[in-house]
Amino acid sequence: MSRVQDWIPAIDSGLHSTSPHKVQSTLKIATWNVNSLKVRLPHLQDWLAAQSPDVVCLQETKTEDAKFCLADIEQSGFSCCFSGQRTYNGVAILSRQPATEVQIGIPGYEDPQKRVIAATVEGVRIVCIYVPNGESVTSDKYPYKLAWLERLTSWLAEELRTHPQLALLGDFNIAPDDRDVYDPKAWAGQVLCSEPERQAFQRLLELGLVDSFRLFEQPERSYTWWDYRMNMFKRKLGLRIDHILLSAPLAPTCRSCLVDRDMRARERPSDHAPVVAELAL
DNA sequence: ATGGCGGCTCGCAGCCGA
Repeated sequence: MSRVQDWIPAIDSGLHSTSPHKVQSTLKIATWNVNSLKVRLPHLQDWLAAQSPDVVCLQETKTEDAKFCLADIEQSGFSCCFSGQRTYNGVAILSRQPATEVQIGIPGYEDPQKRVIAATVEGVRIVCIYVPNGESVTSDKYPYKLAWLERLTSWLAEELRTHPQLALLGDFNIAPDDRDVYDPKAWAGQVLCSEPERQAFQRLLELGLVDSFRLFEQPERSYTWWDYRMNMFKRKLGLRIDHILLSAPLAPTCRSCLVDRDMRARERPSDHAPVVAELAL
């Protein structure tokens, strides 16, 4: 066998690089509302091993910081920063490489509900959010949701100036478009789909953020949440409310964005599925 | 019109999520 014939296929297949230029690196980022980290830890561990992401944003950990299962996460090969409380809310960022510049909450916004954590990983500003649900458009929680989204948007405008490479991941509790809803007529004007909420989502896009999921052709009826009741998952009736938004400099690096429905099909699942995007930095 | 499932709490029923 000649050396030349061995050599050429190796270059063509891209398996080896002798280029003096910097090799492109892939950053696989994800978001997942786990609906209790304690209950979903086995699912998470399996998923981390199977998917091998670089950064994972978690919501609804429902765990106070003193009881956070840090050792288990580290055993899976991740470092971690988190901000939680018992029973409700709670967010975390898992990363292969250690995170720096960790920010808990929206600066200057006193909120006992733990819904925001941000950190820098491999030069990318990662912002993990759990947007208030709102309950219904007539609930007191609805104006809280809209005010919260305004505060988030103002803060992100600043954050983008200091961190142009920014990814906003999380449970937005907003279905941005009728495509993102299994029954748009029934949901019209309802919480998660109401016009003020969709306008709030639009204002995030107006910061220059891009909905990475819609950069690609996607199957019809792509959702990220399905109600536990009435066999909604099996009937493929859900909403797309978990999102990965990318800043203008980051969006062109996005190679894929997918919903991983497998986790929702497992025994004792979270009602949300993970969303995963790959960036070629 | 209501609840339907699942997780939580010093639980044995009620709150909350979406």
